[in-house]
Amino acid sequence: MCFIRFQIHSPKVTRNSICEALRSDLISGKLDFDQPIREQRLAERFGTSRGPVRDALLRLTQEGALVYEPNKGVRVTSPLSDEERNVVASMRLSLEKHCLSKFMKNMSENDHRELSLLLERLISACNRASLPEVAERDLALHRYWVAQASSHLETMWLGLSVRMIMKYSRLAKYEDIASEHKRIVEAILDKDLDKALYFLGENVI
Amino acid sequence: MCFIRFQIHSPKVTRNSICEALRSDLISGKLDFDQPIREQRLAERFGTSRGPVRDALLRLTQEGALVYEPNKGVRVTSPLSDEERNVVASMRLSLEKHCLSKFMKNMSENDHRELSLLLERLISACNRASLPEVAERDLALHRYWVAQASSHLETMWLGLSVRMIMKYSRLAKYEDIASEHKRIVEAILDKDLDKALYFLGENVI
DNA sequence: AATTCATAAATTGTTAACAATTCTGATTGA
DNA sequence: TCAATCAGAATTGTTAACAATTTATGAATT
Repeated sequence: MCFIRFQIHSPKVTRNSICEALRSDLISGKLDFDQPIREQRLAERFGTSRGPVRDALLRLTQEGALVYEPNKGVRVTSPLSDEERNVVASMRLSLEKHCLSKFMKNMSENDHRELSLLLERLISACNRASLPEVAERDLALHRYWVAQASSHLETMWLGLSVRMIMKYSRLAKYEDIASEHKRIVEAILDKDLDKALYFLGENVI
Repeated sequence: MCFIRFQIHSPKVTRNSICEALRSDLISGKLDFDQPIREQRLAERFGTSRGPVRDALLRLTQEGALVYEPNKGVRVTSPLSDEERNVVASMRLSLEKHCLSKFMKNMSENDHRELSLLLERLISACNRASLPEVAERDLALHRYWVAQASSHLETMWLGLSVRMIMKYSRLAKYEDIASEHKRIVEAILDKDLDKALYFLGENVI
């Protein structure tokens, strides 16, 4: 229908797509900590006015990926301390465990395919040792079962995870990431809840 | 209905003050679930254009207090399920316990005075059985030790707490709230960490 | 050289106008 | 009666211009 044609011919640049693109830059470490983000520059990059850009920046600020100072704009947030990171990690883990349990209770055939696909993409990025893609696809995989379990919780999860991965992604080991996620997804597809939760706990540190 | 007029007392109405005022309305239950929020109406209420209003709405959406649908604006978010609420509560508790521990390690004389003041205000609101004020001052008290411990974590805490209190505030018992917080603050002022954490755990359900 | 100060440039903040979309309610036709 | 349709009203989305603020520049002064 026209939905498909619409997306192919003129993909609409909304504040949401700007937000996703910027978040991708942030989690893949393309931007330095404390680096200021200029609105006009982004408006030109995305071919819009500053309005939608401001919306996206405000949203990422609320997620904690950017920091806002009145009349000075936003800059990339400084990294979490080890202490803070531990707290956030344990929150994220309990949230994700709950979502994964709920998700596994009513999984469809389509979910199987989606998970396999997302895992495949992550492993492929690991093999190519492409940090930006690895960070993004790592999150995309986890996000899948969170989003399926509860859209309410998805928002909260996003804020926690983006902050965590902004630090983690700078010192990642690709082989570990690939194998850890392979174990998790295999347990999920086997419908082995305990094993899935255990491997998840090993991964989210 | 009587709304606070910011323009009289402080000349500058920022997107932040709009956000605070709206959040106050939300946590005190002045607005029904699923009720749509209109930009123009708010712009008139605060004496600004729609721009800053949109900023505030976007921020509250990110906090989870409002829900956004493209081309349809925002509405008050539907309440968390009991299941979701339990997960969020446990996340909030672990976050707050960490912050309280850290806060108590280096508390100043000024902190003593602030806590006493915040507690006094909460109890006073409980005595007057004023739901909007109780909900707001309950959060303000908890927010104090979170904010003192880590500005990074304050943002995350806010999202969790606002969502929780939007449900809780609709079935509150004033005497319980007052006595529970009195115990917590007394333990803090006594520098009794274990007791403070225990009472906090009793309170944040 | 260092400091102060005024000015200009860059950037963010706000606004109103306009465009695009959704909602509403009456009309039409079967 | 009911559903489909269509204009208009209401609302959200976007833009460009302008205002306010911060930052950079450089001359003047000590």
